[in-house]
Amino acid sequence: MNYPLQSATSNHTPAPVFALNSALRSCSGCSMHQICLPTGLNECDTQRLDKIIGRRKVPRDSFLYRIGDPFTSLYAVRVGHFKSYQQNIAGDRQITGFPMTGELLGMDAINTERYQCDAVALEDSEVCEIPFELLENLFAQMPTLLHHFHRALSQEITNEQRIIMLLGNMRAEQRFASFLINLSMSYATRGYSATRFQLRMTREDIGNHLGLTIESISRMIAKMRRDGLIQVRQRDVEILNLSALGKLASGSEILVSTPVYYPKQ
Amino acid sequence: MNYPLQSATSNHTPAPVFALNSALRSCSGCSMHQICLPTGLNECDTQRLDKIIGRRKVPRDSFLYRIGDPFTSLYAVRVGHFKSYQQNIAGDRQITGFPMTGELLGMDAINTERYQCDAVALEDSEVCEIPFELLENLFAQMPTLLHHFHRALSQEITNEQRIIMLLGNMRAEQRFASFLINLSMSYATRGYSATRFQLRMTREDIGNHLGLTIESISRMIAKMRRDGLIQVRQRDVEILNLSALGKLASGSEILVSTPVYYPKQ
DNA sequence: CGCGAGGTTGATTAAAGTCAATGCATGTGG
DNA sequence: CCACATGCATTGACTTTAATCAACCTCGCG
Repeated sequence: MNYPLQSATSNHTPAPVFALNSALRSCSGCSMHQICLPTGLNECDTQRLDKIIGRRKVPRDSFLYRIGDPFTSLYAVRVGHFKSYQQNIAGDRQITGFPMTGELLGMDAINTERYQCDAVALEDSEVCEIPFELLENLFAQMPTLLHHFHRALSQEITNEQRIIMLLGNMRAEQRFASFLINLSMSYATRGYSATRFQLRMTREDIGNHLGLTIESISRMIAKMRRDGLIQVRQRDVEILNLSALGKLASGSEILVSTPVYYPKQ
Repeated sequence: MNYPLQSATSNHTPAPVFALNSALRSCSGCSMHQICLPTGLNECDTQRLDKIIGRRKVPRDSFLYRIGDPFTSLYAVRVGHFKSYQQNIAGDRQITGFPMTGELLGMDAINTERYQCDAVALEDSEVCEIPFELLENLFAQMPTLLHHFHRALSQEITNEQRIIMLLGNMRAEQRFASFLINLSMSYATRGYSATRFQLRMTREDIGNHLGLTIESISRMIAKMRRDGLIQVRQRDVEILNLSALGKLASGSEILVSTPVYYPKQ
């Protein structure tokens, strides 16, 4: 299902492939170099960082870590998608995000030294494991790394503020539009299409994340499809009118479905 | 502005009054020493930190900083209460928190180097201004400070995750109960009563923060008062049944008002 | 003493939730 | 290869929750 950067695909020329592999498995060779932790580091510093990092596969539906596990490492997503959720005593869950390639997981555990969330792979995935103590040791000698780490933490804060805004202020339609726009931008940043992508999560996950039910998500999809904003087939999404969707998300335009044009079948 | 010498306290003539003042204005003498940034630092390091910190008064209803202002400093609340909110293009606001004594503001600005929120004083307040560049310079030599800074950032992340949980999963009554419990714990941590305190914000601010209207807040207060959980007079709150309120907040007990016992006056 | 901001209360409405039936793709075993 | 089970998704009917609208109260203050 998932090809960890061409590696498995070229079995018939062993030696060069191995070289390619090791390059690809290092920070220097990673396509997320410009998004991930090594951003801004020179080659030498990148290699020093690289030395403390381990790689780990996380099969679909398995946990990267669980709430309450002792904190040892941060993780950067190399390949794949995750969901990260909290849970209360009653067992209710709230998905706080869907981390994807280049994103850092586990920052919420630094304070208490226990992970505060469950992190589950939505598909067969791969992460870079960054032992936090070793990372801290590097900070004293690598101010650029430290500064970028602070930016990553800060960005996590603003990401969550965005979700708070969404949950506190927006109606269902806006929420779902924001969600799509946000995915669109994330994929664009990573060099993928901004208008065509696959949802890696179920409708239920989306609903949970947006504070809505699965039925509401279904209805929002139906409505936006009727209005010609998106085209959806299963988990394949195509955004047909990105700017209209963006306006919807930002709340500057309330879209009213005109059922006249779309009589019930 | 800055009085780093604690040794001045060893005087026992008229000077002591002044010395006491200056001690109070320094990190060493600050009552928030155990909660704020200097946590865990020895006297010498505390003084080094102290040297880069300035103090600033923020009158009620005035801005500490505004969305879009260039980021230069973090702020620690010394005295008073603030509200911190985001705003979208349409002008809708979402209060993300009510920082109080010992809390750090402005961490969301590190990434973009622009503040992402407005921060407004809810009463006449005072902050410690921590120029971020100077703080970064200290990190290389003060790993304890750095580690504690990371904990502060991490805690900010978990605080916000708690709000996301609240907004995404809880009904009005739970939200308001959580809000009260959270205030209660914050005050307890700071050595104040866990069951009697003053709300520093309007009902409208509370409603906005909790994703509810002012009317809903009013009704929740009325209901909890009827149920004997709290006593409220204007902004004075007394929690009469902390454990029941806690259960409500955690969702493990759905409280049903029995209007039979409380006929309309 | 009257004004105004902030707060409460009641009646009604709108939005999203719940419940229930149905559809559709995938995978498995006969 | 079909039949059927399963998990996920859609759609419709109805209910619940909190929002909206509107009236009124209360307290502090000029």
